Amino acid sequence: MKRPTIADVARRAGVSKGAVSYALNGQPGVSEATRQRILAIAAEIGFSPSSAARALSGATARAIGLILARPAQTLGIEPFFMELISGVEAELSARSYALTLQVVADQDAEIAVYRRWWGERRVDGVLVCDLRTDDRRVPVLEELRLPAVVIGGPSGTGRLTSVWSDDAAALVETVEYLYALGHRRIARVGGLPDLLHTATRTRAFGEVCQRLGLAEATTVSSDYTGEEGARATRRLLSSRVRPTAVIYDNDVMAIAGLSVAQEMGLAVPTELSIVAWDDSPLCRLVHPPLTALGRDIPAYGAHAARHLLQAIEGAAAVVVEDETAHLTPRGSTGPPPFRP
Amino acid sequence: MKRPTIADVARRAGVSKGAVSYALNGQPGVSEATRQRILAIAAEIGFSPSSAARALSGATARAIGLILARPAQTLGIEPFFMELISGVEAELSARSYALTLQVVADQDAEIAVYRRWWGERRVDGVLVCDLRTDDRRVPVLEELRLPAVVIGGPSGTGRLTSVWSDDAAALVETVEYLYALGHRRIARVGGLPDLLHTATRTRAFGEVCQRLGLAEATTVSSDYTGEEGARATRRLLSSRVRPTAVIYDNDVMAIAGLSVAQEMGLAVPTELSIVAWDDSPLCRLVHPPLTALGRDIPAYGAHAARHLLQAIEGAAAVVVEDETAHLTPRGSTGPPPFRP
DNA sequence: AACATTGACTGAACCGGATAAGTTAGGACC
DNA sequence: GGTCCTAACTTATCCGGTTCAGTCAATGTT
Repeated sequence: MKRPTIADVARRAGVSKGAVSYALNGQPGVSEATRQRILAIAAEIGFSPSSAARALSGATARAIGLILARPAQTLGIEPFFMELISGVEAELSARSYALTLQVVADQDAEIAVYRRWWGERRVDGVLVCDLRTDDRRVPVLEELRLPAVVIGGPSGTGRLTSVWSDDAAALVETVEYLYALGHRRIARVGGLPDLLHTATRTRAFGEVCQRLGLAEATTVSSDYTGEEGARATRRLLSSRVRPTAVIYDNDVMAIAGLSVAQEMGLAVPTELSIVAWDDSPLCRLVHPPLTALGRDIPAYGAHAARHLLQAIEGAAAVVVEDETAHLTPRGSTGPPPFRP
Repeated sequence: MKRPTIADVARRAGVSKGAVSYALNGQPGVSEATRQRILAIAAEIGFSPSSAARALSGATARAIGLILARPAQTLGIEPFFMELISGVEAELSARSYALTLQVVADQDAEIAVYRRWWGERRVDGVLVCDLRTDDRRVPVLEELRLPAVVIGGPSGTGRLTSVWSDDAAALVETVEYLYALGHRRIARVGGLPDLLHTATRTRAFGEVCQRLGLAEATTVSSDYTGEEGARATRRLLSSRVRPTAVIYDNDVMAIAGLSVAQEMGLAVPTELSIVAWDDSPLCRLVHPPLTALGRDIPAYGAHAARHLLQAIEGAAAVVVEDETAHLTPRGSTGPPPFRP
């Protein structure tokens, strides 16, 4: 089966290629009657303009890029990225933009792919995930002048557009909630330490604990995997004065932590309260269901995609604050034991 | 910053565009000395050939497509797709192929996207997931002559290449394992009924149960979500003669089922055994850890991608059998109670 | 020494769109 | 009735690669 080209449409309509191009792109230069005739013929023979030809003659590639630099293991189990992607897709497919996805090993590989994509003109812009403290990708994207939206921030995003969520506020809300329940020894199992939002949460945790006069704000770093979450939990619960509540930086680690607590004979929530960050359906599947900090991740992705499309169309860089995660109390939190 | 083109390389090397093209693509027509000089210059100025220009002049787009037609909800929580994608990526990025991803609502939308991609020459081939009984996508892809690899089968894949795994054998192994433990009333919570592999498993389940002389092989259909898994489990466990073992078609439903059993006061595995299909890290996170049917999903994706690249290069269609899922017994299975 | 062959390249056509520049017909205007 | 203008096109060029058909010098062949 031969793919129809603009010349096929032109021939059947008895006009030139140029006229067809004007008609299909809503440009002036053809009468309304001719435009309708051309559109009808194009639809009839199932014509879609070659993205390559289009991209080559100066128009956009109608594609955006997204690179994930995480090991396959954590990618699979964390619902975050898939939810983000479905939100991004919702925005893109409405405008028939394509999403080009790549999974790489590290930041250097990611930067190399950005450079290659730029040279290949493969994408019109990119979404940047997992913003790091002192992120080396930002200056590269600025130098290439590749339209980009950083998912995260609000600091460290240079002159790029960013969409961020106030993690510090969400963390403060959580600690205050646990404080109100009576908890005085609260610990935290954090995510990868060089991610900016981890640093933000760690700082906020330290500050709010100090403000409330709580014991030292222990944060154990980890890598978001269940294994690390379990290990961190074991360490915390084995210490001489163990915490009465633990806040986890994702739901996978929280579930692992719950499992460890049960294994060690600690009842949840009567002897230990657990809060998960990222409220995926997983939190409702376990027993007791987990109190979690959640927000609409697909919407987050959709907003980021929308701003990227605007940046591609030439909009100036903006810093957009998205919804703050809110706490949904469930069965994993309660008052601490009187004298633990 | 201006993107370097082949003309820039040619000028600096003092040769024609054609010579540069031959040199970069490993074609004969330039001396080894000149080839090295050209390669050095291309690397120095960071030249990547425009994918659009390349695709336009007859070569491939160096991109493959993958469409997911599942609601955002199940996409996020099921590790399967993300693991598959990382495997696909591993194969693609080694050859610097791009992956174009799209999430759509249903099969019709998926077919429309295939037609559009084909017309746009946006992808050189596609990976087809979630093969259905009587799948309408297969004839369309055959008609378009768009290289494709079906992930699933082995039947119903027409003249397309397919990579499949023997689900029937895995299911039989599982039932025989439970039978050996002493179980005589085994039920199953199946996935979406119109997916081919669900039908395959259901048929195999019926056959093996009949062969072993077990009670009626009850399969409750569901949609892979935790909610449905919980509902199906409640129904099964509330029946007058309840099963002593349940096989779930994915791990998310198995975890939900475990939760329901615990909620109903049934001890796992002493009163109820649970087996999950898809052995993601989730299975090890819950308590007790789940006995699960697992296989290497990234490798599955990598194999599919490799065969797609071969199909793009003109290889004839083949039917490839991948590894069969194997059972990893953990804490969720054991002998049934004597007289339940 | 005349001629064929080969290697190393150049020049130009081509892919399929977008778009600037040119062409023509028809109507408005004085 | 000539001029000007505009709508509705057509023509030609360009984007940046690939590739085929030449060109030309060096080498081999008898």
